[in-house]
Amino acid sequence: MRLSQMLFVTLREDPAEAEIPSHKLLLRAGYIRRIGSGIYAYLPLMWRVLQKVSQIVREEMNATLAQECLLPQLQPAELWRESGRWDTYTQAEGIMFALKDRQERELGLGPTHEEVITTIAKEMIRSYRQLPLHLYQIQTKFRDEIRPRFGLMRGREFIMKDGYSFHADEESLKKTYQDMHQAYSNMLRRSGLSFRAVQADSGAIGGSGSQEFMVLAEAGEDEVLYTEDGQYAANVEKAVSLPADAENSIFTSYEKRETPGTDTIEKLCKFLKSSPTQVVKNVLYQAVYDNGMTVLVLVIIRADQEVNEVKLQNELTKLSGNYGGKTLLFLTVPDAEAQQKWAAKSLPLGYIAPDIGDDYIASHKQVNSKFLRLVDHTAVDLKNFVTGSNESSYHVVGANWGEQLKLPENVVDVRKARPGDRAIHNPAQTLQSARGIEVGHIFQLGTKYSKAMGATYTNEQGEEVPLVMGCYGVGVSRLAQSAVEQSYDKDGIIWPVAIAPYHVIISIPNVSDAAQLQAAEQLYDQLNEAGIETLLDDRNERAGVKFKDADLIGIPYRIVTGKSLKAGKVEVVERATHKAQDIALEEVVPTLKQWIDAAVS
RNA sequence: CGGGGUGUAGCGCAGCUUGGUUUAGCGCGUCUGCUUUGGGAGCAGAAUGUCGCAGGUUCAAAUCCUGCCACCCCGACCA
Repeated sequence: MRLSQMLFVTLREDPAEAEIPSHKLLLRAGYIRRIGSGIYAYLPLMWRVLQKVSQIVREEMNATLAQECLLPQLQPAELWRESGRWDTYTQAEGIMFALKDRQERELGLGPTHEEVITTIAKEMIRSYRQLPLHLYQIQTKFRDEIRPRFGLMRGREFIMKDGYSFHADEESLKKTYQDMHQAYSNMLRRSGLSFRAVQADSGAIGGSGSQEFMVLAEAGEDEVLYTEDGQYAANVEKAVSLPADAENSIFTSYEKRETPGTDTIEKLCKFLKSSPTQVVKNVLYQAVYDNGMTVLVLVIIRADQEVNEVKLQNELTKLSGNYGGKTLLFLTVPDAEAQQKWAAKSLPLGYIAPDIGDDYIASHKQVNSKFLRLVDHTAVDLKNFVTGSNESSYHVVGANWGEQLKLPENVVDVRKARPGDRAIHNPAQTLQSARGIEVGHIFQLGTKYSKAMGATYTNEQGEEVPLVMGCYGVGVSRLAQSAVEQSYDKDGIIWPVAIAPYHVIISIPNVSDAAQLQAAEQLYDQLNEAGIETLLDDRNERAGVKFKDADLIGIPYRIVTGKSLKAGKVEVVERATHKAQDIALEEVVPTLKQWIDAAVS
């Protein structure tokens, strides 16, 4: 491609809309253009990058014998009602763009494709002989994100590879899951990314095991906790660890004490000169289930620990049935306004005890009349601890479960693991923290969707049983941007060779010099013939402009047909290092070919 | 949705507090000509704006008031 004929517009200044380096650079270098919030045009250079990434993804998927297909983006609401996700996807998270057609039929713009694929499986898979089966597609997904961010990192329209596998049993699922783990590792390695596979929460997708593939970068939205020995890595949402040991209580007998102005743990501990590990805090949450039922949840946890809201949500979702709901819609810490809606009298905020009376909850059809009390493991073994008294300005000290306070029945793990905590597999290891960009996520779904939608097959025994499923996603456009986030310098993007839009750019310092022009044209033809993707900067610009642009757009190798031409040589510069060397004209193609092959393999 | 912020030329910004001196300006980019030609050149000239939108106040509004819209940042969501 000749730059003189290309839509090529670079910016000298950072666009005001961009915050993180990769977003600024993609805009400045003319790869993308914002059309609306979370909606971007992929311009020609970007599209080539996305094609490269897609191709790597495709090759790795095909190597596992997965089959490519293309599913509809316009999806009938009834499919989503069947799986039970229409409400959660259009109401709670509200992530699906929902619309009506001229017949008033409800449709959704596909945020994911479990429903469509399960329908196909239901209709087409009859026998165990057809299993296992793995279908995937690469296409645009639509999600009405609560907050689109950082360009392609979190768009409302983005390119994703999603794959769905069907199995006769868990064992077969695990095999494919392992294959996917390998395929995903290959994709990211081939794309030139530094990454880590971590244990993950399955979230709204559901199912049992899942792992995320995190591209390590400071701008990442996720926190990863891992150990140096490489034995453990998990998303902070999912991570488990051993908490620090509790200190011995300084109190020996039960007593109610006046503790004025101690509505935070910090103030309380200072006042009592007690360690927060000897304090039980009681955190109030408000859960709303899909049947409209509100449940007040009291989380009882050691005061030096924090509540992991993802774990809490999972616990509450498990309990949905107790309240007549199917799923949890909202989980919030009720503010003063929210409290007014159900509180029978004003709450002793900051002084709540584990046994706070259910008479604080006014009688209301849509509000459960009792607190749901969940006690975290960290609070269970404490002796002579400090906690609230249900009376403002008073706490109790020296309290014990089974004596002054009854230990609630629901003992759970809702504690947030933190960097510095000891690891469970080996307490000598401590958790380290890193930021990551989630570019891939693989799930063992099990029979969640197949059961809900009646997707069954006939097994060897002639019984009709639900299909066992897995699903596997890669954010193709996100992956491309995270490559930039991981690889740039003050001059611009440094694309990994495997996903660069072009391998080589030939910069002609002076287009009015016939010798330079002729040498460049000849090299351009030779490189293209050799299958090396080449840009020719034949614009009538000064050399400095061309060098700046070449660096900005991040093409791995730059050829300059300049001074050394007299000696029958051109200068070849590696973008990543700016290392330059003169190479004889006839050696250029074989040399570059070798470099590129080495970089891509 | 809650909190914070911004909308002025393709991009980055000033002007707004204290309405009139602005036929609305600066830098970059764009166009024309000449010179220059190895790290975003110089000189000369030129074009480009519903000042986010709609009302209102006023003799007079980019500037003051009201409403709306869009976008960005912090939190819940996720590939």
